[in-house]
Amino acid sequence: MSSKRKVSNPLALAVMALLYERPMHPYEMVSTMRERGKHESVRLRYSSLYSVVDALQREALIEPREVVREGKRPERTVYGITGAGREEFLDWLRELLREPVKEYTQFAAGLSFIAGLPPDEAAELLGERVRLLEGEISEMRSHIDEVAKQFELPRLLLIESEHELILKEAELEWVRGLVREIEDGTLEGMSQWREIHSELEKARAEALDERENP
Amino acid sequence: MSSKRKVSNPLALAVMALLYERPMHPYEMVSTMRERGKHESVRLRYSSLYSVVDALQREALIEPREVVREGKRPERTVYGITGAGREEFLDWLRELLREPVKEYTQFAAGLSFIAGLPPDEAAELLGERVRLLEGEISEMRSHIDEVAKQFELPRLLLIESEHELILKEAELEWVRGLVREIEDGTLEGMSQWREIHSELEKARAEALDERENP
DNA sequence: ATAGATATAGTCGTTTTCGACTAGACGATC
DNA sequence: GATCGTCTAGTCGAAAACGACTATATCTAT
Repeated sequence: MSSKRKVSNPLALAVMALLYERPMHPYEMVSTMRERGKHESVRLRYSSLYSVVDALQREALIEPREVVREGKRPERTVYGITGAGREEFLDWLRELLREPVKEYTQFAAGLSFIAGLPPDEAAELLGERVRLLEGEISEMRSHIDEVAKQFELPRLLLIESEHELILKEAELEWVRGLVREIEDGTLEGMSQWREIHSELEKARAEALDERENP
Repeated sequence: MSSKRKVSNPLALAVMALLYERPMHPYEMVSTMRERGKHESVRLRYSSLYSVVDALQREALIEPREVVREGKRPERTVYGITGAGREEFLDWLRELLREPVKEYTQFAAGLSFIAGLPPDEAAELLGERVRLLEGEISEMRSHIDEVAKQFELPRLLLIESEHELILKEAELEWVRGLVREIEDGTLEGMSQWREIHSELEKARAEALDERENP
């Protein structure tokens, strides 16, 4: 069912989705995605787009329809989706909605080694994260409201932003709790954590002392 | 503050974290990460590890300490962290804990184009996702309990799994709600969504009809 | 005693991905 | 009419990441 995709960059899914509606040239794909806010959910870089388009064409999932030229602007190739492309798009979409995929986040990497910092500093940094997350969340909220009202987009077309929002909110709540537990010392493992770092500090102080009084 | 890292793969953070404790050779890094479950939060491939180690050495964040050989096994280079490496590790760690980073998930990409499937099918796929998520969550829970009891690891050292768990739970709750709203038709935009697909179906039926009765 | 499985310890070539750069068109502004 | 910034529309080379593959050692069950 979920055999390896020949073109696996999610941007390829977006390209096929757009061409499913109507033929376009690459630059138009970019502007359309931007208009609809899809660049918030699918990483979009020109350099990746052109190579993804090439790869899709190589696999015969899309095909060039015509080459147009306006004035002295560079030529633009208009692409359309093929039958195989439609199938691949739907199959991929089904897989993405159905099967959870393990993702590695930057924050999880940081959390994995949090014990490398002294607890007080960690709590402070996480406290700052709480503030930053609060800001991002309220910005996202007003952004969603704005877009929904201004362009009369139904919730359905902004569903991925809602998903992102609830994940951020869940993280916020969790980090708040974590900070509290570090601050009041109820997190399991706190004593060892403090000990390690106070010993490190003592060692540093002694080393400094020795250098000053040899 | 958050200037571009010379080596940006989170695996490099893990390598520095390990060498912060004591010198090791690459293969030992892998086994240590596996033992501690860090391969669940930091993507770990041999092929990436060796190039990350090379890059770290190039940047003088780590350095070879000795080359040992046991029997006929290939030589193993033992690396240690440098002063610059310690600094880079701490600075990076601080940044990761403090600053939320925008991440692009596969599921968000799928959600972005959910309207490409008919609502009934989408609801069914998401329902299946709910079941799969439930399974993953209960597995994670028992896995955390098991590891914590068997190795007496305090919660602090499993904190990144807890983070992953609460994110999965939040997604589960949200997807459950979404399925309900699609099924009972209360999701805003449902009528257009249904219309588009019933028209597509009609068109398909007509095309088929014409081919059969030319 | 030995076949087969698992653990150890990587290498290699290809494909992806990205960041930096280019370059004309067009409108506004001084 | 020179210049400044922004929009349109990409190209290019380097770096990163991955999957597939290799090869020996050691354990284990028959």
